[in-house]
Amino acid sequence: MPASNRPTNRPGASEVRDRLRAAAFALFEERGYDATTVGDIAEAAGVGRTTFFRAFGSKEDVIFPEHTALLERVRSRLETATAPGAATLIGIAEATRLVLEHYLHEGDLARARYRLTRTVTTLRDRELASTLQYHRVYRDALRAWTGEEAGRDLRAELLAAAVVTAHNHVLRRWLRGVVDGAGAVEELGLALEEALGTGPSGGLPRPADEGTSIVVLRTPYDVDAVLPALRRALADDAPR
Amino acid sequence: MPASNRPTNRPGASEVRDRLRAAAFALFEERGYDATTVGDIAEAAGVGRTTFFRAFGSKEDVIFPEHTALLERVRSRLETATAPGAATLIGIAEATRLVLEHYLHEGDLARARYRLTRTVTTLRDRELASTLQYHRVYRDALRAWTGEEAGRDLRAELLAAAVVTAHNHVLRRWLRGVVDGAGAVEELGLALEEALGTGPSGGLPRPADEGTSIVVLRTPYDVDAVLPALRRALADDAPR
DNA sequence: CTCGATTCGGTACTCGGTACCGTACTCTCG
DNA sequence: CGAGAGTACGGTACCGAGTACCGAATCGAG
Repeated sequence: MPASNRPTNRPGASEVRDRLRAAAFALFEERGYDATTVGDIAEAAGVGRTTFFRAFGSKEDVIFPEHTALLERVRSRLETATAPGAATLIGIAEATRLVLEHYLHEGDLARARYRLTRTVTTLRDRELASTLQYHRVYRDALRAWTGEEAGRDLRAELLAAAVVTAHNHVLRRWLRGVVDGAGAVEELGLALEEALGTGPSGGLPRPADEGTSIVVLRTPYDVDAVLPALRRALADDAPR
Repeated sequence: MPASNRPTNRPGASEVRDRLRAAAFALFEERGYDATTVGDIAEAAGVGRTTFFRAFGSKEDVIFPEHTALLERVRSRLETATAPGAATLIGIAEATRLVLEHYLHEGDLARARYRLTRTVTTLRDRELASTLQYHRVYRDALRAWTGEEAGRDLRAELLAAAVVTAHNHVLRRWLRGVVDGAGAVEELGLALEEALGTGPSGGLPRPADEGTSIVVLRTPYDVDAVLPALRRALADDAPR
Protein backbone atom coordinates (compact mmCIF):
# COMPACT_ATOMS: atom_id res chain seq x y z
CA MET A 1 0.00 0.00 0.00
CA PRO A 2 1.47 3.37 -0.93
CA ALA A 3 2.08 5.94 1.73
CA SER A 4 -0.60 8.45 2.56
CA ASN A 5 1.60 11.38 1.65
CA ARG A 6 2.88 11.55 -1.87
CA PRO A 7 6.57 12.30 -2.34
CA THR A 8 6.22 12.18 -6.07
CA ASN A 9 5.75 14.42 -9.07
CA ARG A 10 2.52 12.67 -9.99
CA PRO A 11 -0.47 14.87 -9.21
CA GLY A 12 -2.07 12.81 -6.47
CA ALA A 13 -5.61 11.61 -6.54
CA SER A 14 -7.12 14.14 -4.17
CA GLU A 15 -5.41 17.00 -5.95
CA VAL A 16 -6.91 15.90 -9.24
CA ARG A 17 -10.30 15.73 -7.56
CA ASP A 18 -9.92 19.26 -6.30
CA ARG A 19 -8.87 20.56 -9.68
CA LEU A 20 -11.82 18.85 -11.32
CA ARG A 21 -14.25 20.19 -8.78
CA ALA A 22 -12.92 23.72 -9.10
CA ALA A 23 -13.00 23.58 -12.87
CA ALA A 24 -16.52 22.17 -12.83
CA PHE A 25 -17.94 24.88 -10.59
CA ALA A 26 -16.16 27.60 -12.54
CA LEU A 27 -17.55 26.36 -15.83
CA PHE A 28 -21.01 25.85 -14.36
CA GLU A 29 -21.06 29.43 -13.15
CA GLU A 30 -19.75 30.68 -16.46
CA ARG A 31 -21.85 28.92 -19.05
CA GLY A 32 -24.36 26.96 -17.04
CA TYR A 33 -24.65 23.33 -16.07
CA ASP A 34 -26.23 21.91 -19.19
CA ALA A 35 -23.94 23.84 -21.52
CA THR A 36 -20.88 22.37 -19.83
CA THR A 37 -19.85 18.91 -20.95
CA VAL A 38 -17.76 16.53 -18.94
CA GLY A 39 -15.15 16.82 -21.65
CA ASP A 40 -14.96 20.56 -21.03
CA ILE A 41 -14.43 20.02 -17.32
CA ALA A 42 -11.72 17.44 -17.87
CA GLU A 43 -9.98 19.61 -20.41
CA ALA A 44 -10.10 22.63 -18.09
CA ALA A 45 -8.60 20.51 -15.33
CA GLY A 46 -5.95 19.18 -17.65
CA VAL A 47 -6.95 15.54 -17.40
CA GLY A 48 -8.74 13.05 -19.59
CA ARG A 49 -12.44 12.47 -19.64
CA THR A 50 -11.99 9.01 -18.19
CA THR A 51 -10.24 10.44 -15.17
CA PHE A 52 -13.26 12.58 -14.39
CA PHE A 53 -15.52 9.56 -14.22
CA ARG A 54 -12.97 7.77 -12.11
CA ALA A 55 -12.84 10.61 -9.59
CA PHE A 56 -16.59 11.28 -9.57
CA GLY A 57 -19.01 8.64 -10.65
CA SER A 58 -21.13 11.06 -12.63
CA LYS A 59 -21.48 14.66 -13.66
CA GLU A 60 -23.86 15.26 -10.78
CA ASP A 61 -21.56 13.71 -8.22
CA VAL A 62 -19.08 16.52 -8.65
CA ILE A 63 -21.62 18.78 -7.00
CA PHE A 64 -22.64 16.47 -4.15
CA PRO A 65 -19.31 14.97 -3.22
CA GLU A 66 -19.50 14.10 0.45
CA HIS A 67 -23.16 13.40 0.74
CA THR A 68 -22.90 9.68 1.29
CA ALA A 69 -20.20 10.13 3.89
CA LEU A 70 -22.28 12.70 5.74
CA LEU A 71 -25.33 10.49 5.64
CA GLU A 72 -23.29 7.69 7.09
CA ARG A 73 -22.18 9.91 9.93
CA VAL A 74 -25.78 10.76 10.66
CA ARG A 75 -26.75 7.12 10.58
CA SER A 76 -24.01 6.07 12.94
CA ARG A 77 -24.85 8.93 15.28
CA LEU A 78 -28.45 7.81 15.40
CA GLU A 79 -27.52 4.21 15.93
CA THR A 80 -25.73 5.05 19.13
CA ALA A 81 -29.10 6.21 20.44
CA THR A 82 -30.76 2.85 20.45
CA ALA A 83 -32.23 3.26 23.88
CA PRO A 84 -35.98 3.44 23.51
CA GLY A 85 -36.17 6.70 25.33
CA ALA A 86 -34.69 10.09 25.65
CA ALA A 87 -31.53 9.36 23.74
CA THR A 88 -33.41 9.15 20.48
CA LEU A 89 -34.62 12.72 20.52
CA ILE A 90 -31.27 14.02 21.59
CA GLY A 91 -29.62 11.97 18.90
CA ILE A 92 -32.02 13.36 16.33
CA ALA A 93 -31.29 16.90 17.33
CA GLU A 94 -27.57 16.40 17.32
CA ALA A 95 -27.53 14.51 14.07
CA THR A 96 -29.47 17.32 12.49
CA ARG A 97 -27.04 19.85 13.86
CA LEU A 98 -24.29 17.72 12.37
CA VAL A 99 -25.75 18.13 8.93
CA LEU A 100 -26.32 21.84 9.25
CA GLU A 101 -22.83 22.46 10.49
CA HIS A 102 -21.41 20.46 7.64
CA TYR A 103 -22.96 22.90 5.20
CA LEU A 104 -21.92 25.87 7.29
CA HIS A 105 -18.39 24.56 7.16
CA GLU A 106 -18.53 24.29 3.39
CA GLY A 107 -19.30 27.98 3.16
CA ASP A 108 -19.27 29.39 -0.34
CA LEU A 109 -19.20 25.94 -1.85
CA ALA A 110 -22.59 25.19 -0.35
CA ARG A 111 -23.87 28.51 -1.65
CA ALA A 112 -22.63 27.79 -5.15
CA ARG A 113 -24.35 24.43 -5.02
CA TYR A 114 -27.54 26.11 -3.88
CA ARG A 115 -27.41 28.46 -6.86
CA LEU A 116 -27.12 25.45 -9.15
CA THR A 117 -29.80 23.36 -7.53
CA ARG A 118 -32.22 26.24 -7.75
CA THR A 119 -31.68 26.52 -11.48
CA VAL A 120 -31.16 23.04 -12.89
CA THR A 121 -34.05 20.67 -12.37
CA THR A 122 -32.03 17.47 -12.51
CA LEU A 123 -29.79 18.75 -9.75
CA ARG A 124 -32.74 19.77 -7.63
CA ASP A 125 -34.16 16.30 -8.04
CA ARG A 126 -30.88 14.83 -7.03
CA GLU A 127 -30.71 16.95 -3.91
CA LEU A 128 -34.26 16.07 -3.09
CA ALA A 129 -33.45 12.41 -3.35
CA SER A 130 -30.74 12.91 -0.76
CA THR A 131 -33.22 14.49 1.64
CA LEU A 132 -35.36 11.40 1.25
CA GLN A 133 -32.46 9.36 2.54
CA TYR A 134 -32.27 11.55 5.60
CA HIS A 135 -35.99 11.15 6.03
CA ARG A 136 -35.60 7.40 6.04
CA VAL A 137 -32.76 7.39 8.49
CA TYR A 138 -34.70 9.58 10.87
CA ARG A 139 -37.85 7.56 10.42
CA ASP A 140 -36.14 4.30 11.19
CA ALA A 141 -34.57 5.79 14.28
CA LEU A 142 -37.89 7.20 15.39
CA ARG A 143 -39.73 3.95 14.86
CA ALA A 144 -37.77 2.47 17.70
CA TRP A 145 -38.93 5.31 19.85
CA THR A 146 -42.57 5.95 19.06
CA GLY A 147 -44.51 3.45 21.06
CA GLU A 148 -46.06 0.26 19.89
CA GLU A 149 -49.49 1.67 19.45
CA ALA A 150 -51.32 1.61 16.18
CA GLY A 151 -50.31 4.41 13.87
CA ARG A 152 -46.76 4.45 15.09
CA ASP A 153 -45.51 4.18 11.53
CA LEU A 154 -47.39 7.28 10.54
CA ARG A 155 -46.18 9.10 13.61
CA ALA A 156 -42.56 8.24 12.95
CA GLU A 157 -43.02 9.28 9.37
CA LEU A 158 -44.54 12.59 10.35
CA LEU A 159 -41.83 13.32 12.85
CA ALA A 160 -39.10 12.44 10.38
CA ALA A 161 -40.64 14.70 7.77
CA ALA A 162 -40.91 17.47 10.33
CA VAL A 163 -37.27 17.18 11.32
CA VAL A 164 -36.05 17.19 7.74
CA THR A 165 -38.32 20.08 6.87
CA ALA A 166 -37.16 22.11 9.84
CA HIS A 167 -33.53 21.52 8.96
CA ASN A 168 -34.00 22.42 5.32
CA HIS A 169 -35.92 25.51 6.29
CA VAL A 170 -33.12 26.80 8.44
CA LEU A 171 -30.48 25.75 5.95
CA ARG A 172 -32.21 27.64 3.18
CA ARG A 173 -32.35 30.76 5.31
CA TRP A 174 -28.61 30.56 5.75
CA LEU A 175 -28.01 29.78 2.09
CA ARG A 176 -29.98 32.85 1.13
CA GLY A 177 -28.01 34.97 3.55
CA VAL A 178 -30.94 35.73 5.82
CA VAL A 179 -29.05 34.58 8.88
CA ASP A 180 -25.39 33.94 9.56
CA GLY A 181 -23.89 30.70 10.79
CA ALA A 182 -24.38 31.26 14.47
CA GLY A 183 -27.93 32.41 13.92
CA ALA A 184 -28.66 29.34 11.86
CA VAL A 185 -27.48 26.99 14.57
CA GLU A 186 -29.64 28.80 17.05
CA GLU A 187 -32.65 28.80 14.76
CA LEU A 188 -32.24 25.10 14.18
CA GLY A 189 -32.84 24.42 17.84
CA LEU A 190 -36.00 26.48 17.83
CA ALA A 191 -37.17 24.99 14.56
CA LEU A 192 -36.67 21.47 15.87
CA GLU A 193 -38.65 22.26 18.96
CA GLU A 194 -41.46 23.53 16.82
CA ALA A 195 -41.19 20.57 14.50
CA LEU A 196 -41.27 17.99 17.22
CA GLY A 197 -43.83 19.88 19.21
CA THR A 198 -46.33 20.25 16.41
CA GLY A 199 -48.53 17.46 15.27
CA PRO A 200 -50.86 15.00 16.74
CA SER A 201 -51.55 16.07 20.23
CA GLY A 202 -47.95 16.96 20.19
CA GLY A 203 -45.71 14.89 17.96
CA LEU A 204 -44.59 13.37 21.17
CA PRO A 205 -46.31 10.28 22.36
CA ARG A 206 -49.38 10.88 24.37
CA PRO A 207 -48.65 11.26 28.02
CA ALA A 208 -49.44 7.81 29.22
CA ASP A 209 -51.37 7.93 32.45
CA GLU A 210 -49.06 5.58 34.23
CA GLY A 211 -46.02 6.93 32.42
CA THR A 212 -43.01 8.64 33.80
CA SER A 213 -42.13 12.15 32.81
CA ILE A 214 -38.51 12.58 32.07
CA VAL A 215 -36.61 15.77 31.72
CA VAL A 216 -33.41 15.57 29.78
CA LEU A 217 -31.16 18.53 29.64
CA ARG A 218 -27.76 19.33 28.32
CA THR A 219 -25.72 21.53 30.60
CA PRO A 220 -22.09 22.31 31.09
CA TYR A 221 -22.32 20.68 34.52
CA ASP A 222 -21.51 17.13 35.44
CA VAL A 223 -24.22 14.54 35.31
CA ASP A 224 -24.08 13.78 38.98
CA ALA A 225 -24.41 17.41 39.82
CA VAL A 226 -27.57 17.66 37.80
CA LEU A 227 -29.05 14.33 38.69
CA PRO A 228 -30.51 15.23 42.06
CA ALA A 229 -32.31 18.17 40.62
CA LEU A 230 -33.42 15.93 37.81
CA ARG A 231 -34.88 13.36 40.13
CA ARG A 232 -36.52 16.06 42.15
CA ALA A 233 -38.07 17.56 39.07
CA LEU A 234 -39.39 14.20 38.06
CA ALA A 235 -40.80 13.54 41.47
CA ASP A 236 -42.45 16.91 41.81
CA ASP A 237 -44.43 17.26 38.63
CA ALA A 238 -44.58 13.70 37.62
CA PRO A 239 -47.28 12.72 35.22
CA ARG A 240 -49.04 15.83 34.16
CA MET B 1 -58.40 22.19 -36.80
CA PRO B 2 -59.24 18.56 -37.45
CA ALA B 3 -62.23 16.99 -35.80
CA SER B 4 -61.89 15.51 -32.35
CA ASN B 5 -63.09 12.12 -33.41
CA ARG B 6 -61.08 10.26 -36.00
CA PRO B 7 -63.04 8.64 -38.79
CA THR B 8 -59.88 7.37 -40.43
CA ASN B 9 -57.74 4.31 -40.70
CA ARG B 10 -54.79 6.16 -39.22
CA PRO B 11 -54.15 4.94 -35.70
CA GLY B 12 -55.04 8.08 -33.76
CA ALA B 13 -52.77 9.82 -31.36
CA SER B 14 -54.31 8.62 -28.12
CA GLU B 15 -54.44 5.04 -29.35
CA VAL B 16 -50.74 5.12 -30.14
CA ARG B 17 -50.11 6.49 -26.67
CA ASP B 18 -52.03 3.65 -25.11
CA ARG B 19 -50.20 1.05 -27.16
CA LEU B 20 -46.87 2.55 -26.19
CA ARG B 21 -47.76 2.69 -22.54
CA ALA B 22 -48.96 -0.90 -22.51
CA ALA B 23 -45.88 -2.13 -24.35
CA ALA B 24 -43.62 -0.18 -22.01
CA PHE B 25 -45.12 -1.60 -18.82
CA ALA B 26 -45.13 -5.09 -20.25
CA LEU B 27 -41.47 -4.89 -21.17
CA PHE B 28 -40.55 -3.27 -17.87
CA GLU B 29 -42.18 -6.10 -15.99
CA GLU B 30 -40.56 -8.67 -18.22
CA ARG B 31 -36.93 -7.60 -18.41
CA GLY B 32 -36.70 -4.61 -16.13
CA TYR B 33 -36.60 -0.90 -16.70
CA ASP B 34 -32.92 -0.44 -17.46
CA ALA B 35 -32.76 -3.45 -19.74
CA THR B 36 -35.56 -2.05 -21.86
CA THR B 37 -34.61 0.52 -24.46
CA VAL B 38 -36.95 3.02 -26.00
CA GLY B 39 -36.33 1.29 -29.29
CA ASP B 40 -37.68 -1.93 -27.81
CA ILE B 41 -40.84 -0.21 -26.64
CA ALA B 42 -41.43 1.46 -29.97
CA GLU B 43 -40.86 -1.77 -31.83
CA ALA B 44 -43.23 -3.67 -29.54
CA ALA B 45 -45.87 -1.01 -30.11
CA GLY B 46 -45.28 -1.12 -33.85
CA VAL B 47 -44.17 2.48 -34.21
CA GLY B 48 -40.91 4.29 -34.73
CA ARG B 49 -38.62 5.46 -31.99
CA THR B 50 -39.31 9.07 -32.86
CA THR B 51 -43.00 8.57 -32.31
CA PHE B 52 -42.35 7.45 -28.76
CA PHE B 53 -40.56 10.66 -27.92
CA ARG B 54 -43.32 12.61 -29.55
CA ALA B 55 -45.98 10.91 -27.45
CA PHE B 56 -43.99 10.97 -24.19
CA GLY B 57 -41.23 13.43 -23.71
CA SER B 58 -38.91 10.90 -22.13
CA LYS B 59 -38.63 7.30 -21.09
CA GLU B 60 -39.68 8.22 -17.56
CA ASP B 61 -42.74 10.15 -18.70
CA VAL B 62 -44.38 6.98 -19.91
CA ILE B 63 -44.70 5.97 -16.27
CA PHE B 64 -45.94 9.27 -14.87
CA PRO B 65 -48.32 10.35 -17.57
CA GLU B 66 -50.98 12.47 -15.93
CA HIS B 67 -48.98 13.90 -13.11
CA THR B 68 -48.92 17.49 -14.29
CA ALA B 69 -52.64 17.46 -14.99
CA LEU B 70 -53.38 16.11 -11.53
CA LEU B 71 -51.14 18.67 -9.91
CA GLU B 72 -52.98 21.38 -11.75
CA ARG B 73 -56.31 20.10 -10.46
CA VAL B 74 -54.94 20.21 -6.94
CA ARG B 75 -53.69 23.71 -7.42
CA SER B 76 -56.97 24.99 -8.77
CA ARG B 77 -58.82 23.30 -5.94
CA LEU B 78 -56.64 25.01 -3.38
CA GLU B 79 -56.98 28.37 -5.04
CA THR B 80 -60.71 28.34 -4.49
CA ALA B 81 -60.03 28.24 -0.76
CA THR B 82 -58.51 31.66 -0.43
CA ALA B 83 -60.41 32.55 2.69
CA PRO B 84 -57.89 32.86 5.51
CA GLY B 85 -59.84 30.58 7.77
CA ALA B 86 -61.03 27.08 8.14
CA ALA B 87 -61.76 26.92 4.42
CA THR B 88 -58.08 26.41 3.77
CA LEU B 89 -57.92 23.30 5.87
CA ILE B 90 -61.01 21.89 4.26
CA GLY B 91 -59.58 22.62 0.85
CA ILE B 92 -56.37 20.88 1.80
CA ALA B 93 -58.21 17.80 2.89
CA GLU B 94 -60.30 17.66 -0.26
CA ALA B 95 -57.36 18.27 -2.55
CA THR B 96 -55.48 15.47 -0.85
CA ARG B 97 -58.42 13.16 -1.23
CA LEU B 98 -58.45 14.13 -4.90
CA VAL B 99 -54.94 12.82 -5.31
CA LEU B 100 -55.54 9.63 -3.42
CA GLU B 101 -58.67 8.84 -5.37
CA HIS B 102 -56.83 9.44 -8.59
CA TYR B 103 -54.44 6.65 -7.75
CA LEU B 104 -57.25 4.43 -6.51
CA HIS B 105 -58.94 4.97 -9.84
CA GLU B 106 -55.80 3.93 -11.68
CA GLY B 107 -55.86 0.60 -9.92
CA ASP B 108 -53.37 -1.91 -11.20
CA LEU B 109 -51.55 0.72 -13.19
CA ALA B 110 -50.65 2.54 -10.00
CA ARG B 111 -49.51 -0.71 -8.47
CA ALA B 112 -47.29 -1.50 -11.43
CA ARG B 113 -45.79 1.96 -11.16
CA TYR B 114 -45.18 1.38 -7.47
CA ARG B 115 -43.30 -1.83 -8.21
CA LEU B 116 -41.09 0.07 -10.60
CA THR B 117 -40.45 3.07 -8.42
CA ARG B 118 -39.43 0.79 -5.58
CA THR B 119 -36.81 -0.88 -7.75
CA VAL B 120 -35.33 1.71 -10.06
CA THR B 121 -33.64 4.61 -8.34
CA THR B 122 -34.08 7.11 -11.14
CA LEU B 123 -37.82 6.51 -11.11
CA ARG B 124 -37.98 6.87 -7.37
CA ASP B 125 -36.20 10.17 -7.66
CA ARG B 126 -38.61 11.26 -10.29
CA GLU B 127 -41.60 10.40 -8.15
CA LEU B 128 -40.03 12.16 -5.22
CA ALA B 129 -39.61 15.28 -7.26
CA SER B 130 -43.32 15.21 -7.96
CA THR B 131 -44.13 15.06 -4.27
CA LEU B 132 -42.01 18.16 -3.82
CA GLN B 133 -44.33 19.95 -6.18
CA TYR B 134 -47.29 18.94 -4.04
CA HIS B 135 -45.40 20.13 -1.01
CA ARG B 136 -44.96 23.54 -2.61
CA VAL B 137 -48.56 23.86 -3.64
CA TYR B 138 -49.73 23.01 -0.14
CA ARG B 139 -47.17 25.28 1.44
CA ASP B 140 -48.22 28.26 -0.64
CA ALA B 141 -51.84 27.64 0.19
CA LEU B 142 -51.05 27.29 3.87
CA ARG B 143 -49.01 30.46 3.99
CA ALA B 144 -52.20 32.39 3.50
CA TRP B 145 -53.66 30.62 6.47
CA THR B 146 -50.96 30.43 9.09
CA GLY B 147 -51.00 33.76 10.78
CA GLU B 148 -48.65 36.64 10.23
CA GLU B 149 -46.52 35.87 13.20
CA ALA B 150 -42.84 35.22 12.97
CA GLY B 151 -42.03 31.71 11.93
CA ARG B 152 -45.11 31.40 9.78
CA ASP B 153 -42.97 30.21 6.91
CA LEU B 154 -41.67 27.35 8.94
CA ARG B 155 -45.12 26.49 10.18
CA ALA B 156 -46.56 26.40 6.68
CA GLU B 157 -43.64 24.29 5.58
CA LEU B 158 -44.14 21.86 8.43
CA LEU B 159 -47.84 21.54 7.82
CA ALA B 160 -47.32 21.00 4.10
CA ALA B 161 -44.77 18.30 4.79
CA ALA B 162 -47.16 16.68 7.25
CA VAL B 163 -49.99 16.62 4.74
CA VAL B 164 -47.85 15.16 1.99
CA THR B 165 -46.38 12.62 4.35
CA ALA B 166 -49.78 11.57 5.62
CA HIS B 167 -51.08 11.14 2.10
CA ASN B 168 -48.09 9.15 0.95
CA HIS B 169 -48.31 6.99 4.03
CA VAL B 170 -51.88 6.02 3.33
CA LEU B 171 -51.24 5.66 -0.38
CA ARG B 172 -48.39 3.27 0.27
CA ARG B 173 -50.56 1.17 2.53
CA TRP B 174 -53.05 0.81 -0.29
CA LEU B 175 -50.33 0.15 -2.87
CA ARG B 176 -49.00 -2.64 -0.71
CA GLY B 177 -52.44 -4.10 -0.34
CA VAL B 178 -52.69 -3.50 3.38
CA VAL B 179 -56.01 -1.72 2.97
CA ASP B 180 -58.55 -1.58 0.19
CA GLY B 181 -59.79 1.54 -1.52
CA ALA B 182 -62.55 2.40 0.91
CA GLY B 183 -60.28 1.80 3.85
CA ALA B 184 -57.65 4.05 2.34
CA VAL B 185 -60.04 6.93 1.95
CA GLU B 186 -61.12 6.50 5.52
CA GLU B 187 -57.56 6.28 6.77
CA LEU B 188 -56.65 9.40 4.89
CA GLY B 189 -59.10 11.39 6.95
CA LEU B 190 -57.63 10.08 10.18
CA ALA B 191 -54.08 10.58 8.98
CA LEU B 192 -54.81 14.16 8.03
CA GLU B 193 -56.32 14.80 11.41
CA GLU B 194 -53.20 13.48 13.01
CA ALA B 195 -50.98 15.45 10.67
CA LEU B 196 -52.80 18.74 11.09
CA GLY B 197 -54.00 17.75 14.50
CA THR B 198 -53.12 20.21 17.14
CA GLY B 199 -52.16 23.77 16.99
CA PRO B 200 -48.74 25.27 16.82
CA SER B 201 -45.95 24.80 19.29
CA GLY B 202 -47.57 21.90 21.04
CA GLY B 203 -45.98 20.45 24.12
CA LEU B 204 -42.49 21.80 24.20
CA PRO B 205 -41.48 24.57 26.53
CA ARG B 206 -39.54 27.59 25.51
CA PRO B 207 -35.79 27.30 25.41
CA ALA B 208 -34.40 28.21 28.76
CA ASP B 209 -31.47 30.36 29.76
CA GLU B 210 -28.60 30.77 27.38
CA GLY B 211 -26.32 27.81 27.03
CA THR B 212 -28.87 25.27 28.15
CA SER B 213 -30.93 23.37 25.65
CA ILE B 214 -33.82 21.57 27.22
CA VAL B 215 -35.84 18.78 25.79
CA VAL B 216 -38.86 17.58 27.67
CA LEU B 217 -40.41 14.28 26.81
CA ARG B 218 -42.39 11.52 28.34
CA THR B 219 -41.91 7.82 28.06
CA PRO B 220 -43.66 4.87 29.57
CA TYR B 221 -40.32 3.55 30.76
CA ASP B 222 -38.96 3.83 34.20
CA VAL B 223 -36.35 6.41 35.01
CA ASP B 224 -33.68 3.90 35.87
CA ALA B 225 -34.14 2.10 32.60
CA VAL B 226 -33.38 5.23 30.64
CA LEU B 227 -30.69 6.55 32.90
CA PRO B 228 -27.73 4.83 31.18
CA ALA B 229 -28.66 6.35 27.86
CA LEU B 230 -29.11 9.63 29.65
CA ARG B 231 -25.66 9.49 31.13
CA ARG B 232 -24.16 8.59 27.80
CA ALA B 233 -25.91 11.41 26.05
CA LEU B 234 -24.74 13.91 28.60
CA ALA B 235 -21.21 12.58 28.77
CA ASP B 236 -20.61 12.30 25.05
CA ASP B 237 -21.19 15.87 24.12
CA ALA B 238 -21.63 17.92 27.19
CA PRO B 239 -21.19 21.60 26.50
CA ARG B 240 -20.77 22.29 22.88
C1' DC C 1 -57.52 16.45 -58.31
C1' DT C 2 -54.49 19.66 -56.03
C1' DC C 3 -52.75 22.30 -52.13
C1' DG C 4 -51.61 22.85 -47.40
C1' DA C 5 -51.24 20.78 -42.89
C1' DT C 6 -50.32 17.19 -39.88
C1' DT C 7 -48.15 13.03 -38.56
C1' DC C 8 -45.02 9.47 -38.83
C1' DG C 9 -40.31 7.18 -39.76
C1' DG C 10 -35.52 7.37 -40.60
C1' DT C 11 -31.03 9.39 -40.24
C1' DA C 12 -27.61 11.69 -38.03
C1' DC C 13 -25.90 13.94 -34.19
C1' DT C 14 -24.67 15.26 -29.06
C1' DC C 15 -23.76 13.90 -24.50
C1' DG C 16 -23.53 11.02 -20.28
C1' DG C 17 -21.76 6.77 -18.88
C1' DT C 18 -19.24 2.08 -19.31
C1' DA C 19 -15.80 -1.28 -20.79
C1' DC C 20 -11.44 -2.21 -22.28
C1' DC C 21 -6.63 -1.78 -23.39
C1' DG C 22 -2.03 0.03 -23.63
C1' DT C 23 1.18 2.94 -21.24
C1' DA C 24 3.81 5.38 -17.86
C1' DC C 25 4.87 5.74 -13.28
C1' DT C 26 6.04 4.18 -8.57
C1' DC C 27 7.24 0.99 -5.06
C1' DT C 28 9.27 -3.28 -3.57
C1' DC C 29 12.11 -7.13 -3.55
C1' DG C 30 16.18 -9.24 -4.92
C1' DC D 1 20.77 -1.18 -9.94
C1' DG D 2 17.23 -3.96 -12.34
C1' DA D 3 13.00 -6.86 -12.87
C1' DG D 4 8.34 -7.47 -11.66
C1' DA D 5 3.84 -6.07 -9.56
C1' DG D 6 0.47 -2.71 -8.79
C1' DT D 7 -1.76 1.44 -10.06
C1' DA D 8 -3.26 5.76 -12.10
C1' DC D 9 -4.00 7.75 -16.44
C1' DG D 10 -5.37 8.54 -21.35
C1' DG D 11 -7.60 6.92 -25.60
C1' DT D 12 -10.79 4.37 -28.16
C1' DA D 13 -14.90 2.21 -28.90
C1' DC D 14 -19.38 1.44 -27.68
C1' DC D 15 -24.38 1.96 -25.78
C1' DG D 16 -28.61 4.43 -24.78
C1' DA D 17 -31.34 8.72 -24.04
C1' DG D 18 -32.70 12.73 -26.22
C1' DT D 19 -32.78 16.32 -30.22
C1' DA D 20 -32.91 18.24 -34.89
C1' DC D 21 -34.04 17.68 -39.39
C1' DC D 22 -35.91 15.88 -43.60
C1' DG D 23 -38.80 13.26 -46.59
C1' DA D 24 -43.00 10.47 -47.28
C1' DA D 25 -47.67 9.22 -46.43
C1' DT D 26 -52.15 10.65 -45.26
C1' DC D 27 -56.17 13.63 -44.70
C1' DG D 28 -58.80 17.87 -44.83
C1' DA D 29 -60.68 21.55 -47.67
C1' DG D 30 -61.12 24.03 -52.00
